[in-house]
Amino acid sequence: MAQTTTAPAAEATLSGDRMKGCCQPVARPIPEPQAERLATLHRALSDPTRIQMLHMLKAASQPICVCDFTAAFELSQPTVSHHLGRLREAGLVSSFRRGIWAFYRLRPDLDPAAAAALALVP
Amino acid sequence: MAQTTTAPAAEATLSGDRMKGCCQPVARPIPEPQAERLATLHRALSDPTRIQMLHMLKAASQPICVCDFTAAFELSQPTVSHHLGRLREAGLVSSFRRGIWAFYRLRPDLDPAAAAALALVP
DNA sequence: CTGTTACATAGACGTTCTTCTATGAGGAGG
DNA sequence: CCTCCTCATAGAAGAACGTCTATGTAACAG
Repeated sequence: MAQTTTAPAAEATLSGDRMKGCCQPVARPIPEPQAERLATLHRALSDPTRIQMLHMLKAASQPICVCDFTAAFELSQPTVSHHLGRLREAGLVSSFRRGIWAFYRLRPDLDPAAAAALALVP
Repeated sequence: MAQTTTAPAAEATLSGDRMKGCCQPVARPIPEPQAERLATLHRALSDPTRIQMLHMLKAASQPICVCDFTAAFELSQPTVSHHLGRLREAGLVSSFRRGIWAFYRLRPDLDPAAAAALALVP
């Protein structure tokens, strides 16, 4: 609904053979939830800081303390917390607390799409 | 600059052994231009419409006319044009005109990062 | 209990994004 | 020349995002 110039659908309002050379059949779309999931995943990776965070997590053999993240970036502590929260919302990392500290690590049970996206981070 | 609670740097203002169990060494950061490039690439894939567009392009054996995109999505023609423009800015697609029509296709000379990102689209 | 340290949350502010309507540019047909 | 069609650009409105300061919460130390 609500197109301005709906491309000639089945009606073929177009008179001549103006359509020649255009309008090939296209692939069936990806199921919407899957497309949405992919978009969400990529949005989580659409910030340089979060890319660096994932890089750190991939290189680390142990969970990383938030204090290490705040030390690594010239950003305020709430901003760092915000980015880590986004990575968690996207299902890429998980966190736990030990004493005063909070640690983050890559989720061990990544779904295939998330794992593939993570593979793009150096 | 401008941190509220700068994590204990070299100064070690911290008195006791409160730091025990925290603060492990972290990986060297990704070069900033590379992190930026990755973020830009992922931002291009951070919208369901653009995911679908790339899916169509991957499935197609020929360049796809803009009219096919406008027919495939329930969006206004300028919005479709906008999304295609974003894919082009990200270096993922190229376009050319033939007669009245504009055609888009996946760039044949994708850089490795872009190719890897595209591989995530079904 | 009081103070300190680590982290998260809330709210504000400016920027970017997605979408729309309206208009412009350029080719095709009569 | 004039009209129609296709696509791109311009501008505006509303949502989302990244960043900050200020504040709240939980755990440890004395």
